[in-house]
Amino acid sequence: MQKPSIPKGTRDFSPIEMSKRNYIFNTIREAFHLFGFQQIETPAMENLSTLMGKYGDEGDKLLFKILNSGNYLSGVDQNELSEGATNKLATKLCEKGLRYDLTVPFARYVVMNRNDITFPFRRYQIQPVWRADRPQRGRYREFYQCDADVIGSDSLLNEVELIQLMDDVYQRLNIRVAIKMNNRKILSGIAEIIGEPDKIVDITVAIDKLDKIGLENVNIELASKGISNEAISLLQPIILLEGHNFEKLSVLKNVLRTSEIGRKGVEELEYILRKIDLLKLHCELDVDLTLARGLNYYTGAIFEVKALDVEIGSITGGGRYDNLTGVFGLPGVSGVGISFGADRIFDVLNQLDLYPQDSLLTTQILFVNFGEKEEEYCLPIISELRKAGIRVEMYPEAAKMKKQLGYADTKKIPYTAIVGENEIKERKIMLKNMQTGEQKLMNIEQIIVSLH
RNA sequence: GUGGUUGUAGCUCAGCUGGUUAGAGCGUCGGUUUGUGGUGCCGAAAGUCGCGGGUUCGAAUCCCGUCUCCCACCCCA
Repeated sequence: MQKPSIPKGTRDFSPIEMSKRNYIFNTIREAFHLFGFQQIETPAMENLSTLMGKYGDEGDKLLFKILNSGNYLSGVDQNELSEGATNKLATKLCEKGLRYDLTVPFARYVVMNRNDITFPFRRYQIQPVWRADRPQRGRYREFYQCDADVIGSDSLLNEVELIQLMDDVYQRLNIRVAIKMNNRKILSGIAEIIGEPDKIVDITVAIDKLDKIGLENVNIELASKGISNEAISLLQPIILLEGHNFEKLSVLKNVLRTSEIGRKGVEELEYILRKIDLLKLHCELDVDLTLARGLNYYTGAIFEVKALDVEIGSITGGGRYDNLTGVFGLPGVSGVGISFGADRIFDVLNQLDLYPQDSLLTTQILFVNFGEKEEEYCLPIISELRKAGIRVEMYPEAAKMKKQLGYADTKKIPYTAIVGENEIKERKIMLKNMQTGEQKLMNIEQIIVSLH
């Protein structure tokens, strides 16, 4: 028999891992609720036409496509097969694909349900997504995203709220992070003033290397990308941008004064920073011009969250998109959203071992099984304890005590209840603290009180 | 998609330039006066040496292919 395996880039989760993951999901969900977001779900698979073309050429390659059922070769002639035009063929063989993110299916949902939605719509969604990427550390082919978006409102207050939401979640999870913020309009403005509108990506990639390779090499790289000397000298203040957010802002204001879109971007950034300044954030918020993520559909603010204590890609990302539903026939609906990467957060939390003690929902009391008579005495007690919200299990057979206590030990069950003839006679329960070894004869009420 | 790397017991690994029945630690299971776990002691089970082919009298070891793992690029959560 062949050894069983799972597809690459996917993982199984054990009971302990699941309780850790649920701690993350619950924490995020709780924060979402506090900020007034409401949950929806969408199917794992979408029509391929919904997904294709929304993530750029790269994204299209990373889509998992689902082979049609039945005779999927009907309607395909031999010539097409031998030509090997895989992309074209794929659209004939596959009508469905696994979702690549939660934002595009959400846009589709909004368009389909526009008559029932009251705008502005604050929705959240916690579901897995799939990407046919090459797996690496912190990169999986199946992973969960936790998205919160506000759609149908241009107000920058939404951006301010989402920043608070990110701050809140990471404070609850006790992960030290930095929120990076940029604005797509500022990047457009920069491209405009140096007259190189197609080179934004090259510019941000080069600027990002400043710490590693130094100013001189950054300029060399820019030149090698075909950017003129004049443009490079205009870029200098931006490459060397330093200091507090408001200091950066004033440099940008000056550099971008002749670009209308650039000024708009700076204005937006300033508004957000001023409002955030009124609040007390726990984490740092940095203006970072090298942040160019999601260039394909973001149009305003761009966010990214980096963990400070673990080397891993960004653990949350998001931004403002002005016209996402336009491609589905509903123009003019603006949205802004963020996406928490639950699997990376899981990796961070594991590495730092930041799970609170009570987040692991293991059994609290194991009843040791002595035999049938004792079982009959214990069962009503157990059900009483469960009614009081205490997690209880009984060892299912009258095995040796050593074995039963060993079971409690490996499962890290904090208490065992030892009920034999003596306890039955006294109508009590011997509760043993597995950590200290201490044990006390108690009745049900005492146990309920002491475990709460 | 491009380049590099890894693969031996459930886990972490050893196995020298090819040579008999492939080893260790941890873990698992059992025993260690049947109402007390974590430590100790004794014992046991467990491996198509990733898979397929080749070279050879003989391959875990050499060669080719393939898959997988991890890493860099790309992209991203």
